[in-house]
Amino acid sequence: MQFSKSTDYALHALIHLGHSERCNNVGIKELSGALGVSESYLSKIMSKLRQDGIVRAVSGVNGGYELARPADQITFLDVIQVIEGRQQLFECSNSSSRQHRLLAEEGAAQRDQNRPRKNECLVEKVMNGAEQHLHQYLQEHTIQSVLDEAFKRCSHEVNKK
Amino acid sequence: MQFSKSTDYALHALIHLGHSERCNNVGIKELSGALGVSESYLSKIMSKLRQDGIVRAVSGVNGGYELARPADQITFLDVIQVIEGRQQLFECSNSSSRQHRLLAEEGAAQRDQNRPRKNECLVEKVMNGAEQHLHQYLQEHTIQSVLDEAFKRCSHEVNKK
DNA sequence: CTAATATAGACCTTTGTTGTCCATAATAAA
DNA sequence: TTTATTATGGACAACAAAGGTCTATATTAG
Repeated sequence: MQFSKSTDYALHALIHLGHSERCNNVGIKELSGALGVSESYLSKIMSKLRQDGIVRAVSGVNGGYELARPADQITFLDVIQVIEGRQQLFECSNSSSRQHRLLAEEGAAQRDQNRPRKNECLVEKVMNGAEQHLHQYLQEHTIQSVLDEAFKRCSHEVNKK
Repeated sequence: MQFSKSTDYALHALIHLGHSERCNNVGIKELSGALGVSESYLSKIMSKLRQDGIVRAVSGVNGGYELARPADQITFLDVIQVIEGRQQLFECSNSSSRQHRLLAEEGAAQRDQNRPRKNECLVEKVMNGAEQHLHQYLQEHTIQSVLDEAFKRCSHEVNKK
């Protein structure tokens, strides 16, 4: 259970774009150089980000990428979901097993309340809780928040000197 | 980014064992039947759990598995770490890239304080935070807590009838 | 001794990740 | 219009991990 390298690349690329706002578009060459990733692979990732509306891209001379919306509206969760997909963090495989059915039977009291969950097993319930917590946290962190932090560190350093 | 089926199997198996405490050991056949997983594959998983001290196993006639410690001392995190391994949730691949180095440079003020983190990049910092939150949550849920919940549901149902 | 049970290793198949390469489309500048 | 530059999409390959089977071996109760 680990985030893929692609997610790593995507996040770093977006931070680079965020940092280069106001300037022109950033080409794949520059990005590739900054991150130390091959152009061909990185361009795949950038395409995905474009398809999901995270960045805009223009072909041709002086083309390149830019953020499709302000950096404080691009959360870590957004990026991760584009790259890793939106499947659940955890799913029970054998929903028809005895074990699962035992843990999935809900009292009538709970079934009455209009909960859309149908037959969620108790293990899934815990794990879905984990997923929610994780998403919550990842939503609170944006490309901008990283840039801010970097700026703080930087100015701190300057003050020292 | 998903938990493996093995983790699913392991959690369900442990819940079965927790539920069968006081009785004799539970053999792989019974477990396999309850979970709907092949004996051979499940036994691999059980072996891992034994090696890491989550369960005890006895060979021979009437042998089988039992929890190695009380169910309220076996957390979801314990189980997940045995099965999924203990690598970090996220690691930057190109720690020597320009991007990474920029984000990793810490102000002297922070370096002075005895933090063991050496050159943690800001992306890693956010993601390590996510990991901590996740671990925190997973540590708060145990095999026992699922059993308790199941019991609650069950008695609820009985009351209704 | 025998039947039942767990263990460990070899092996295989499927799937996902990481990556390259090439043909094509779009665009700015000459 | 042509050319150089840039992004896009598809095909493909190498590799690793997950999921799963089978067999030989060790252990133990009866």
